[in-house]
Amino acid sequence: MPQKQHSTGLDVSGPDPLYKQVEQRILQCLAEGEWKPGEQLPTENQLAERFGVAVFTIRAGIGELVASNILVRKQGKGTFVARHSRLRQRYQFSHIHDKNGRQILPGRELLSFVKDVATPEESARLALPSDGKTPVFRLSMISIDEEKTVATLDITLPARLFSKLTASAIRNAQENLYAAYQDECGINVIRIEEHIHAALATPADAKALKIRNNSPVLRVERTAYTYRNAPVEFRTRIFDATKYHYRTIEGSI
Amino acid sequence: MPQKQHSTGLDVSGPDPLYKQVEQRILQCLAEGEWKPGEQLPTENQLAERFGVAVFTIRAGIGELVASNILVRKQGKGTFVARHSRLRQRYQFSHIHDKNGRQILPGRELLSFVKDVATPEESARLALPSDGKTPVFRLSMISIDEEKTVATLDITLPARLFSKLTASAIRNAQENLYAAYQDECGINVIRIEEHIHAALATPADAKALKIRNNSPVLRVERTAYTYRNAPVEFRTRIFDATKYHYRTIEGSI
DNA sequence: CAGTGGTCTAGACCACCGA
DNA sequence: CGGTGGTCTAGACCACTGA
Repeated sequence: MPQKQHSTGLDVSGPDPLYKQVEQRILQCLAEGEWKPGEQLPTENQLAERFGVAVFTIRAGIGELVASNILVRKQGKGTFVARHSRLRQRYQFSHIHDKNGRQILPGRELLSFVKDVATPEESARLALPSDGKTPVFRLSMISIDEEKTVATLDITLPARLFSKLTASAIRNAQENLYAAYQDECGINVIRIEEHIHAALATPADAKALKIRNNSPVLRVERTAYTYRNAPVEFRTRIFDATKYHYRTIEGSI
Repeated sequence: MPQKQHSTGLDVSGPDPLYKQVEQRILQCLAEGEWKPGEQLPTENQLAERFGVAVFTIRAGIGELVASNILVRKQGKGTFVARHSRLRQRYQFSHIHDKNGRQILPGRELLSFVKDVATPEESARLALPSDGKTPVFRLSMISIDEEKTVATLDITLPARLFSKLTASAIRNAQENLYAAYQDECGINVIRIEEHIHAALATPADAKALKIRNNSPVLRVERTAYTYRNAPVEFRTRIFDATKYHYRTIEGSI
């Protein structure tokens, strides 16, 4: 029966099925900060009442977001906004392995943290105005594993979004940097795109990685996105290709 | 109510939920060849009756397999075993892009097709006995895009699984090679793992790719798997790293 | 038109969690 | 113990397909 929508914005006769609309509405609430990383969402029954649909429909919508690693369900407890610092997800995005196939989960050392203006390339990558005066933070770091330098790591962040980020917060971040982004700035990285290049070590690379000039290196450029496909971070890592390689899996099961 | 299982192998009180058991049983039927690539499965109602569960449970099980790209649902038609040759999936596994960000979907030229015995490394990668006398096929090819050589491509296949594969079948394969594996040998690749290395061009690489010795190359090593995690193909591709790079996306939405 | 999968409901029982 | 999500049922109506 009509089931009168309580002006929740959901439309039974709309182009999208109800559960897709539920998904979008939840995503909207997340983007607006109604539920922050780590927080518990209302129960499925409450959401069902709020949106004027059956529990099944809520479950279908939430199910999509769980599959995307945006929400986490815990039986007997509730549904929560996913966090990067949770161990299971800590190195969700790490793909670097050594010659023995061991995954590298490096620590970090912050070398510099400065404010600057975005270059044209950075403006393009981060969807910022390319007026030559958009402020960005520039972080220069090295990745360390077993006391050895594994990679150089250079990060560019839009200063507007990360105004609360401090050097000490980064130095104190024990886990994934993305957990610090969540805790300090409320920014939730949910998707990354990586471009992997092979190149020859520049003199700067060679010095930082303690390798010879023109030896092969892997250059991994990453753009990280939050809700609604908004880019929030651009980083470049450079590895000694004689020691490390990049590994991906596709297709599941 | 008891709902008496018709000795279908499904167990309500088992450790796994029914829909997981449905998933495993369907996977088993696929591995045994009961339904071949491109074929239609029984309808959801028929499967529900066959397995003695509700349609919802069948849908949940099939849903998992659809999410894994192993089955395809077509509204109004039925559920089918996924095929690689379908355009949508044709380059499911291609990750190579040029400097302008354009995805490269190369053609192939077969240079040689010989029978040999597996090396120790190949035996390890393909889970073959390393007795030094396991027969394999070795395919040497080049990838071609717009009449230019994009990469060298060397493939090793267990001869036992691919006994029906012929050089002409490969030359005639217009689409993805994996479609030829399906059509000629009934082998369905559903997952791949890739290792991406940066290296310097060997003299052989340089000659094949028309680049200079010791210029940077990307070496992409892939192992392809079918149902039950069984490896069925090992391939190595080498690209000119000054023209091409590798691209991945992770995290969806 | 009949048959398929797609969506949705209402409700049941279970396993798990924490007080 | 009550509340949460996890599983499952029985059924309804819809959208799409192809004869």
